[in-house]
Formats: sequence, C-alpha cells, structure tokens
Amino acid sequence: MKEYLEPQIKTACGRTFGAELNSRNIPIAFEKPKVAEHGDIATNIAMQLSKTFKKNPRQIATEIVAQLQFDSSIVEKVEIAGPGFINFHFTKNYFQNELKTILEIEKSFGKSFANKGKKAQVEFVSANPTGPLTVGHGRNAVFGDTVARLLEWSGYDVTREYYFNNAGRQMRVLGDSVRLRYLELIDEKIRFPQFSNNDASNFANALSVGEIPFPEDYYQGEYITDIAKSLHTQFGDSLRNENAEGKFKQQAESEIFEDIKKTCKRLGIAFDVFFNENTLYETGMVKEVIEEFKQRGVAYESEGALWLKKEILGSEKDKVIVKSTGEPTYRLPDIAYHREKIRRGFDLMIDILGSDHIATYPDVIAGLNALGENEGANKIKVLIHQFVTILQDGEVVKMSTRKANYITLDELMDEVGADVVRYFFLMRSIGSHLNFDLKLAKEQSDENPVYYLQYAHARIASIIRFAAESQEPRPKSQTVDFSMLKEEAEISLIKMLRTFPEIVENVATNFEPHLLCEYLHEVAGVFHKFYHDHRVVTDNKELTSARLDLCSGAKIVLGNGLAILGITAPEKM
RNA sequence: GAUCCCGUAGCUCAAUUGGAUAGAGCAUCAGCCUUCUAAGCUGAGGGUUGCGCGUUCGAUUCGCGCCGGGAUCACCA
Repeated sequence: MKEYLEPQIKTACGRTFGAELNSRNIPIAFEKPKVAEHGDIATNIAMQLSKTFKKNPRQIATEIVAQLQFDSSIVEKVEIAGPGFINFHFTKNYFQNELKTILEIEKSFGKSFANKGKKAQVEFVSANPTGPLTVGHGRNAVFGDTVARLLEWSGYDVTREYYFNNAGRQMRVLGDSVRLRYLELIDEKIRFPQFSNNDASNFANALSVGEIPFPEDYYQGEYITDIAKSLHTQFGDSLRNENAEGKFKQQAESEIFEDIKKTCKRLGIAFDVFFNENTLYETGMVKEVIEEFKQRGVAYESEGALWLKKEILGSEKDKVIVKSTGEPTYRLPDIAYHREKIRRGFDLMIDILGSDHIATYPDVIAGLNALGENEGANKIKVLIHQFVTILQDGEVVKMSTRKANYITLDELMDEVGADVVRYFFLMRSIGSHLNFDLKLAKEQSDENPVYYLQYAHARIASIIRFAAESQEPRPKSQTVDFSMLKEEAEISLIKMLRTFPEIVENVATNFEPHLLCEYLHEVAGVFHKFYHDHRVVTDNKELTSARLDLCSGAKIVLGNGLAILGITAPEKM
C-alpha cells in the first residue's frame, strides 16, 4: 500500500509546491486509521506542510488530491477528512488478491530476510544455579526466548545464551546447606529453628548441646534435602567429613542445572550456549581488561582495591572492580564478558535484565567504551523488564530463593500449562509491573485469553477437516475465485491477515511481543465474527472453495503468530 | 537525596511512537446453539487518561513541577 502510494503522493506534492518542497525533504508518513470509515490507510502530509506553507491543511490536501491519479482497480476512493487527513480506500479486488500471497508463502508468511546473514545473540535467564527457576524468572525466560524467535523471523542467525557463575559466596553457602542436610540424614543433630549466623548466643547454645545450627541465611528449599539424599544414596555415610565446596557444591550445581534445563525445555526454551564466568579468568580476558584499564589510566589502586574512575563511568563516584581481598566485583567480569561477545562478531547483542539490574549495565557499557570498544558497545541492546508481583489470595508473595519462599515455574506449569504461562508473560508490555494472581490464573485457566487464540485455530482446523470429509476434493488445476469474497466480514478478515508481516517487523524492531498478542487476539476475534456470520461449507462450490482458502489464510496467520510466541497451535480442542 | 519504570473503566492491561470518537479481557446485566467446535457471537452500563502548567493545528503519548506505587544507588550478584 505504502509502496504504491508514496511515489504518487510525492509527485503530486511536487506538482503542487514545486522545488520549494524538495528542499525541505519532508517524509510522507502513513498510518492505519483506527476507524474503518477513515479508510484503509491515511497520510497527514497536508498537516505537516501547513506549517511551512502557512496554509490551511484542508486546502493543501485538496490541492494534493487534485494532482493524484490512481489505478481504479486498486484505489477505490480518496477523501479529505478531519483536520486535513487524506484517507485512501482500497478496492475489494486489491484485498482479494492479497489473500493469494498468504496462501502461497504459507509457513513463511511474516518472515523477513532483512537481516539475512547477520548474527544475533540473546542472553537471558542467566540465573546462578542455586535453586529452581521461579515464577519471577519466568518473565525473563519467556520474553528472552520470544525476542530470539522474533529475531529469527526477521532473518537473524540467533544464539541463545545463558551466563552463569558457579563460584563465590552464594555457591559456598549452597554447598554448605547441602552438607548440613546430608549430615542430618546420617543422624547428626541439626537444629533448625531459624537463627542467623551472627546470633552468637544461640549458635553457641546449639553447639553446646551437640547440635549443628542451620543458619537462617542458608538455602531452605526442599530441593536441598533431595540433593543430600541423592548423595547419600551414592556415597552412603562416607561424606561425613567432606568439604562444603567439594562434592556437595558440585552435586548441587549439576542437579540444579539439570532441573533448570528441564524447566526451560517444558517452556519451549533451549539454550545454545551456557557460558561460565570462570572461562573469563581461564582465558585471561579478565586480566587483559584490568591491564588495559590501567594502561589507559582509567583505573587506579587505593586502599588495596582497584577502582574505576568516575569520569569514564559518568557516575558520581569511583567504583571498585577488584576488592581488597583480590576478588573482582561483578562489573569486571561483566565487562570482560561483553567484550568477549563483541569479539565473537555478533551484529546484535541483547541482554534481558530485570529492573534490579538497571543500575549495572551503564557501567558495563561505559567500561567497554573506555576500552575503545565503542563500535561493539553500540551493538548491545539492553532490555529491562519490570518485576512480576505474585499475588496469592490477594496478598503479595515476596519471593526469595534462599528462604524457599517461592513458586516454581514447574509448579505453575503443572497448574496451568506451558502455553498459558508463556502467554501470560508475553501479553503485557515489559515496562509495566506484571501482576500474577495465582488464584486467578488457576481459576481462569479455562477462559484464559490464550485459549481464545488457540480455539480459533482449532476451529478452523475442524472446518477444514469437515470440508474434506463432506466434499469432493477440489481439482488442483481449478483456481479459486477470490472475487466471491465480498462480504464485510470476509474483507475485514483479509485486511487483518495481510498486515501480519508488518506487525511482526514492528514487534521485532521494537521488541514488543505484547503487540503481537494483541494483534492475534484481534485476528481471532475477526475470524470468530466471520464464522458466526457466514457458513463456510455450503452447496455453493465456488464460494465454499474461496471461504475455505480464507480459513486457511487465517490458520496460517494464527499458526505463525503462535509459533513466534512459542505457543502451540492445536488442531483440536 | 539521586537515577530508572509505572499511574488509563470496579479489577488486569492496550493504544499504530504526536492524530480523528481512548480500546480489550475479566467481572455485572440482556440476548443468540436442530446446521462446519457456544473455549464462540451480539448488545448495554462503566473514563476529568493521578494533579497542574507548558510546547502546537492536535497530547494518554513530548517538556517542567507536584502526588502515589515499584526498582536501584556496595570492596553483594
């Protein structure tokens, strides 16, 4: 549409305003009007020009329209409306032909090759292996995977990556938590009333009566006991004097990781790369970064620590990258990691982060720039999503892996299924705080919005099955006469379907899958309306064929759209 | 104190990046199955877009100032 109209309007404007216009170089913007009466596409060019030419926009519009000439088989009428919009109405014939394209391209309808040959990387989830994935991780996981799918649909070769760290205090505590549970299994007395490490009197008291205290800030989830049990099955009592960071930590890490991968798989997510932070030390990347920072004079030592200067960070104060203990802070490996990504030659790198990390990524970008990686840093796109608030019985559940106060993604999927989970996380813009009411999600599982889409798909499949059973198959040579489709419900369905590629492109450029959800919901709605108003399979062979093809078109769009969202498109419900 | 996100119908959220009459779902009410899936369709009610200025032909959208909610501001990640 735009492709057809743009040059015509340009020449018309040229004829009206001459060279003066060309010097201004005003782009012609099109938009799809909200209301059907305002046509299929509209431009506000007359309003744009009214400033420069100091003329009434409606007057300008009239002059432009007078210069326009169109193929009457494509454009039905042109109207000037409102403050100065030029509205274009296209012919039914034009839309009928559009349906053919959809049917021909089928599975790739909506795909673009704009980024063919380019490599993209999406880093998401990236939760350290200290416990099962919770509902809180769900939004990150599902959104990240969907962004990856969108990039694939726009032509990118996509790497899905999970970054993790299996060192540090967090993991030591995890190992020791397992160790204590193990000792409990082999009959050591562990005292579990909740008290903290620094509660000295309680601690001493426990030890004095021969009990080993289980600190409050240790991991309290049941899965810790499960890991201890599996160690007990393998090794019996022989680990009594084993170090927390030995077998206990290793076993915990590997079991938890397996668990995480399984959860992701259930959600339709498969990572290509699990990147261990430790690699950055092994390959010398971290050291290299430190040296270079020093060389470039942006880092200095003080109080036994290594600091990065605020000037390059653009922050209020200098920040530590290596602690006085010799351990790096998260900034350093993060910078090294992103440099590593840049070196792998991606054209686009996306980080999916929760809002709790919002303050950290500017440091990473600044660090990269300080290393002279400006070009690479420009290819990094950070997408921040707001938190999911879990509501149970109207109360906010504060999630904490350590306190075992969480609802796992698996539990959620057990309740409502992976499709509902994915849809629920995708249907809202990532900038808004998502309220996940568990009670509601369970109760409404029967009337969840995702079923509306799936039902439309299944319904179409059913119609097509019915037609195949009750009718002679149409000979391949016989072409379908799409001019049979002229009812309002039919045309508006085609209009809806044909915009799919535009929607995908828009959603993929702006990383806003929720708009695809909305669009598909609308497609389903328009289809249901069509179904309700008109019978597909009738004695009229010609009409039946045309309507069946229209159904197929709708099925393609719904199917492809659901595929991008990672949601199944059932043939039956 | 500073930075970022959010504030829209009773509830959960949209709004084509500045457009025309601000829309969906849930909930409430009233209709529609002898016919291809009623997990559907049709209709009704429900709004000072948190408040106030400003920018312009035009503001839910952009700017400034308040109010309210969330997140972050470590030698934690």
